[in-house]
Amino acid sequence: MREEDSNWFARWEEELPSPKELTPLSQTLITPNLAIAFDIQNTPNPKISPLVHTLSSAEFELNSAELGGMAGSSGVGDEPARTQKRPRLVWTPELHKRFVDAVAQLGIKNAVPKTIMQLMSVDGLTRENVASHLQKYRLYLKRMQGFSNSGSVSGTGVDPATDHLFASSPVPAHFLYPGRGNSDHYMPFVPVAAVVGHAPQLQQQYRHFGSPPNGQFEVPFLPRQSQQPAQRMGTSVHSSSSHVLLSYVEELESATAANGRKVLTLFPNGDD
DNA sequence: TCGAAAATAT
DNA sequence: GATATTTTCG
Repeated sequence: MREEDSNWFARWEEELPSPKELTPLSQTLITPNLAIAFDIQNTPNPKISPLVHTLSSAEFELNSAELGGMAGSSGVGDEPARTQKRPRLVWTPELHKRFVDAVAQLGIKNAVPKTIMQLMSVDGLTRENVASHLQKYRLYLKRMQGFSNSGSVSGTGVDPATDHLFASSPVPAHFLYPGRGNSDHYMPFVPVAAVVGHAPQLQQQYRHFGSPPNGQFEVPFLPRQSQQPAQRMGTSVHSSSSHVLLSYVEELESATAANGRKVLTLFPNGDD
């Protein structure tokens, strides 16, 4: 709890409940290296400014160094950057939203780490990351169920300060009540099956971007070779509006940096 | 692979 | 000290 938190609290609420609602789409986490490579390290975009500020109120600097590991460039077929110490993943409201979105589409039943992860299509996200988050999210949901309430803002003490993040994203109704009959999900569209029922091994979808910094890269680094990105059928769900960058942020705060502490921070890039 | 608990880190 | 995220274990 430092100054950073203070800022967070001060603003997180402002940008949380996005009127955009849940939009199933894919985001991309770009490492600083990539960002730099693409010349998009610092998006002067006013829109994202707030968030960026929030996240790195203290100070965030793109650490291009260190990236050597993953920025191997060798690209295809390499799976080294694995045992490496991954920086702690910071679940931003945006990221969490992706998560909730995925879970919603999959339905609580099929919402397992692996599937969720795949659906999210967030480069750099690991199954464990999701699993961990899911675990916590479930607990959150249980709590919510505890006091059957509107679940919305107007609730009477429905937003424990302990669930800032989770509160940032609206919880699909079906998530809350165990009410059976329809424990599944019902969406107007989006045949998730297609997306989920493929590519058994989506392992590391790391670094290396085969596409030049030219133009735009909606879903640049995704599945490994052979796996074509989009396989949605019928109505596509791509809204292609919110890009996300994942960068390594160095903690300047702790002076006792015995080990370079890096934190993965996700911040939206582009417009939405 | 999933999920819960224990361990760490911040 | 509490919380967030990771790691370990069944």
